[in-house]
Amino acid sequence: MPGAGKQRLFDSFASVGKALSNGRRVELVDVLVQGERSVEELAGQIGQSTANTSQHLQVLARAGLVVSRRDGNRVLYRLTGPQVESLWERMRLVAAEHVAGLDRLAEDYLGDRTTLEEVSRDELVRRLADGVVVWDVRPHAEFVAGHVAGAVSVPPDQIEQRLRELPGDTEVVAYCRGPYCVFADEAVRAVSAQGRRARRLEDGFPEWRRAGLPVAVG
Amino acid sequence: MPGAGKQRLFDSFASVGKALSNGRRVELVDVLVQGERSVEELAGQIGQSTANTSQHLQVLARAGLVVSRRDGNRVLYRLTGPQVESLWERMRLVAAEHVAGLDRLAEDYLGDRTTLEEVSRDELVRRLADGVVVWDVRPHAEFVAGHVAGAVSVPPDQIEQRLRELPGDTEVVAYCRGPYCVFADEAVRAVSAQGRRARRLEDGFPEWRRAGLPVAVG
DNA sequence: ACTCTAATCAATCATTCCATTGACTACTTG
DNA sequence: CAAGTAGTCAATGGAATGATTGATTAGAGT
Repeated sequence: MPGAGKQRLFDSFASVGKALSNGRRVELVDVLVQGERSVEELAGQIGQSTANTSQHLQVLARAGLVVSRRDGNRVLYRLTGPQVESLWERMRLVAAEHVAGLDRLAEDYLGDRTTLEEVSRDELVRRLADGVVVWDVRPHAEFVAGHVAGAVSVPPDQIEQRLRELPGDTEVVAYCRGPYCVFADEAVRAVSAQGRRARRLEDGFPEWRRAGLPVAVG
Repeated sequence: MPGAGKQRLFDSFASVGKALSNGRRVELVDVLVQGERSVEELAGQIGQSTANTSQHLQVLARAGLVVSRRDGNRVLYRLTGPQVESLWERMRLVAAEHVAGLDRLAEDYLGDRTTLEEVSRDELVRRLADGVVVWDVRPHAEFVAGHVAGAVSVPPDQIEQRLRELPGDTEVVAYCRGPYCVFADEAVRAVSAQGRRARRLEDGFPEWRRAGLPVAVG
């Protein structure tokens, strides 16, 4: 059987693809990019049962993409390293560029984005000095694990409340997990509906961190 | 069903992973990085039947990773873009770093590499000026599609013959498709066995081209 | 010790995957 | 147009996948 060694080697490469061949597992990776999470939290995020989520996490673990540790009676999973994050980013780019119909699915999920204004990371860096209001619209735990220096935590369910507390004519910039995260869009729409200027940061926090821009923790 | 839109979107991202979840398809991508190929050539490269190879290519095409065009009575496939190449590279890196047992499979396939000397791309750039002999140990078609400027084509089955024609005490540098390609190793071992100095270029031609180093065509 | 919570394990079953085979289609050449 | 070559299509069957369910294990609190 010539080529059997080569086949085994490439099957091994393919095991990484296999781990990322299921939508629920990809959602798990997308959440884990934001930081360590318990099985139950992850199950909630991807809308699956704990048992099912546990199985998926074990598939990811067998492929070497995540590792777990125990903390009390919870088990916390995290990505094995930054390369995994960058693999997921690359996969997302390839899908966005080449998968037929993805743009349509993204619009169904995110809504029409043509009316939403974006801010580039570079511009936000400059505006941070002027004291622009930056909203981190992710669950609070993700904000604590790391956020854009100067941002305030506004979890999705507190957007309405924070809206009323906004001072005068300040501009708001919102961001969340990444380019396909709905929370920032929702925040921008809510603020805009009040006649205030609101923009969305391009991509999300992981991209900001990866660009080496100022990050704060806690 | 809340989250159904999100699920469909992430299923779509996962379709890229699914395309790369099979070892034979990953082998196909690895060959296609070197350039356009017919179904029959590809079938030969991965050691599968034409029918099976055709099916796999269609899976890759449905995921948007490859496209085909007809040329006479052959059908030529190629990658849809450089992002696909870079996705495969990233996947290989993640696998090499995180997949348990991959190092062992690689050694089974490639043999012991501890005795093989490597040359970095930077060093080869400098040495090219001194007229070092560089062997492109890929099939001739891949050499024609693009090669390190100054290299000569020495397909695997011509290594022995070329060995005898080697002038005096020249040093040989060999390269092929990438870090997991056996041909360059074989060439280096064969030349070394004659008491001559021979080294392997780090990685392979795609990485050289991607680094923006001098490339020649034809 | 018992009780509760968080997670994993084990079994099930419908679905999908994939190598194989043989038939069929597209194009070229004589 | 007949013959040959290169690919694709369609059907098959064994193996793997993944959501569900219920049982089991690890640790915390009482």
